[in-house]
Amino acid sequence: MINIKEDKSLNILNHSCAHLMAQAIKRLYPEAKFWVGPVIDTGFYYDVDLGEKAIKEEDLPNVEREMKKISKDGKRIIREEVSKKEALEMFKDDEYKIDLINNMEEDSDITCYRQGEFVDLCRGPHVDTVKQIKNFKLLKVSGAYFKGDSKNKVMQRIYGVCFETPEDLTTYLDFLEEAKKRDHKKLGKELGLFMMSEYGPGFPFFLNNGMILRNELENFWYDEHTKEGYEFIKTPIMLNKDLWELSGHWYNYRENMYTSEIDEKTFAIKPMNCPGGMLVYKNSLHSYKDLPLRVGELGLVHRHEASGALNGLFRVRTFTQDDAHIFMMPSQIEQEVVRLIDFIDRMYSVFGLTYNIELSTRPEAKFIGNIEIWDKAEKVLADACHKAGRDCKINPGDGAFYGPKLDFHIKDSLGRVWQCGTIQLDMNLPERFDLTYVDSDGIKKRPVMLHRVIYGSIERFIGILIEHYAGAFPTWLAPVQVNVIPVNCNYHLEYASEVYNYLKENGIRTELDEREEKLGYKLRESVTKKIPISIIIGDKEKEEDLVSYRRYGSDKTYSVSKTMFVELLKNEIKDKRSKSKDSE
RNA sequence: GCCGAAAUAGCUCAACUGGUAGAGCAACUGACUUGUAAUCAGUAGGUUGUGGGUUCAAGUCCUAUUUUCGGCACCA
Repeated sequence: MINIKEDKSLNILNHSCAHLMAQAIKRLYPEAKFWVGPVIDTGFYYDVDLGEKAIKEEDLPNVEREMKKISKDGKRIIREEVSKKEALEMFKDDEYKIDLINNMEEDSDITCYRQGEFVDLCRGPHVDTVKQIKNFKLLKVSGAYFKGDSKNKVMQRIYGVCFETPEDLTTYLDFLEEAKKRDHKKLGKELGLFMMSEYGPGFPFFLNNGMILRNELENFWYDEHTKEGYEFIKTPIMLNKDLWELSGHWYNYRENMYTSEIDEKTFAIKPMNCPGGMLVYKNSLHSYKDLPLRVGELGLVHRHEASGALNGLFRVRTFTQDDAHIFMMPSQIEQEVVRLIDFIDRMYSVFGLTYNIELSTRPEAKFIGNIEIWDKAEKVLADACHKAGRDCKINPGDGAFYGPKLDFHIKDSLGRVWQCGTIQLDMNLPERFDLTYVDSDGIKKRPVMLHRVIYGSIERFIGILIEHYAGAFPTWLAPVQVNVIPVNCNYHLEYASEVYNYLKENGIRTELDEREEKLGYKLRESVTKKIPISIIIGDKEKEEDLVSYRRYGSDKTYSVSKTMFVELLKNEIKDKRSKSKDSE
C-alpha cells in the first residue's frame, strides 16, 4: 500500500487537489467556509462549514465534475506573500481563516495560493497549474470536530485521493475494492466464524468455525509460551472495587468499567488483568533466583467503549488479551526485552506478518515517577531494540502514564498496518502493590515489571488474520481442512468414507460431502467455503487406492496414496506452513 | 458520545411519485447418477429492526428508539 503523505510529489499533488476540491465546493456552495485541508496517508481531506447545508455522499460526483471543469481550464497556481495585516483584510469575512492567521507569529511570512477566482491561505508548495490535477476521486464525507475537540461543533470533512496517472488511481481503487472483499465482518458471517447480536453490542459470539480457529491460536500461544518458560494463571473476571482503588483504575479508568452491586458491595468487571496478576505475585515469597518470573494469562476483559467506536472484531467491549506480566530485577530488563522481541518475531513470522517497532516515550503532562527514571527506562527499551537488531521509531509523549513502551505495528498482506503487540514497562504497580523479592543479600527489594501482549487481543487478531488471509486460512488454522468429495455417491461413497475415516483418525478436520450432486457443484461449494484441500474420489482413485486432491486457489490435481497424503498434511500442519509443498 | 447513511425471507438484493411485498442462492420434496467452480422441477419461507403517529390506504411519509456501516472523538 502506498503512503501518500510520505511520497513527496504525491503529497504536493494531493494537497493541490484539496485546494481544487475547495474551489469546486465554493463554486457550488458559495456560503462554504473552509478550515484545514491536509494530506494524510491515504490522500487528503478538507474540513468545510456549509452552514445549514450539507454535502452528501451522492453530491460528490457533482463536485468531481466541477473539479474536472476547473482542471481543464488550466489556471496557474500562483503563490502570493502577504503581511499578517493584509491577510486579515483578505479573509475578513471568514472566521476560520482569521482564527488561523491570528495563531501565526506577528512577523511571519504568510503565503496564499491563488488559482482563478479562488484563493486560499496555505504554506504550500503546490503544483504549477490545476491542469496537473487530473486523476482524483472523492471518497467519502463525514463529520469531524472543529480542531479535533469533541466539545466543539462538527464540521463536514470530505475525503479524496489523487494520483499522477489514471493507472495509479485505478490500482488504488482496486485495492480499496479488495480490502472491502476481505472485510472480516463479511467473511466472518460467510464462513460461520462469529456473529453479533442486538442484545450485546460489541460482544461477539464465536461460532463453531471461529472457535476452531481461536483454539488453534490459543494452543499455539500456550505451546510457544511454555517453551519460553512462562507459567500460566487465570484470574477472576470480577473483583471488589477496593482492589481497583488500590491499582488506580478506579480513578483512571472508571467510566469504561462495568460494575455490579451485590451484598451491598461494589464489584468491578476487570478491564485489565494486571491487578489480579499482582495478587498472584503477592501470594508467595519470591527469591531473586526465580527471576525473571514470566506469568501468562489469556485474560477476558470488559471495557465499555463508546458506541461509535465499535467495529466488528477490531473494536469490541469484551476481548481476550494474551497477557503476561514479567517480574525482574532492574538489571535484567534489557536482556528480557531482547528475548521478548525475538519471541514476538517468531510468533508473527508464522503468520507471514512483518512489523515495525515504535518506542512511545514519557507523556508531557500526566505521568508518575521522576524524569531520570523515565529517561533510563526509555533508554533501556531503545537499547534492547537495537540489540535485537531492530530499528525503532520514536513516538514522543505516547507512553502510558506508568511507563514507556514498545509498540509492534504489523503489516498484513495488503500492506495495511495494525497495532498488536506491546511491551510496557510499569513503574507504578509494583510500588502500589508493594511487590518485593528477596535478593542475594537477604534484603527485600522492589522488582521491575513488564506488561506485554503479542496478539494484543485474540478477537482483534482473528479479525486481522481473516483480512490478511482473505478468509483462506493456512491448513493448520482452517476450521475444515479437507473436504472429501465422491464423484458418484452410488459407486464411490464407500471408498470415500474409508478415506474420510482415515483422515479423521489422524486428527485432520475433515468433511465428507455425500450429497447426490454433480462433482462441479460440490467442488464449487468447497471453494466458496475456502476449504484448503478438496479430495476427489472416483473410479480411478478407488481402483488404484489413491486420493486425488486439489488446493484452494489452484486447479492442479495431485494423486498420492492415502498414507502419503496424511504424512504430507500432518507435516504441513505441524510446521504451520502457509505454502504447500506438492511438487514432489 | 458526535456527524452522516442504512435496516425488507437464513444470505444477497428488488418493490417509480403512498395502493397492501418479489427474485436469485440456501433449505425442504422429487426426478437425474453425475470426473474438477452452479442439472431440472416443485414446496415452504415475511407483523418490512422495534414503538408511536399521519392517511381510506404506509416497506415507502413524520416521530421516538435499537442496531449496523463510514468517519470524528476515544483507545491510560
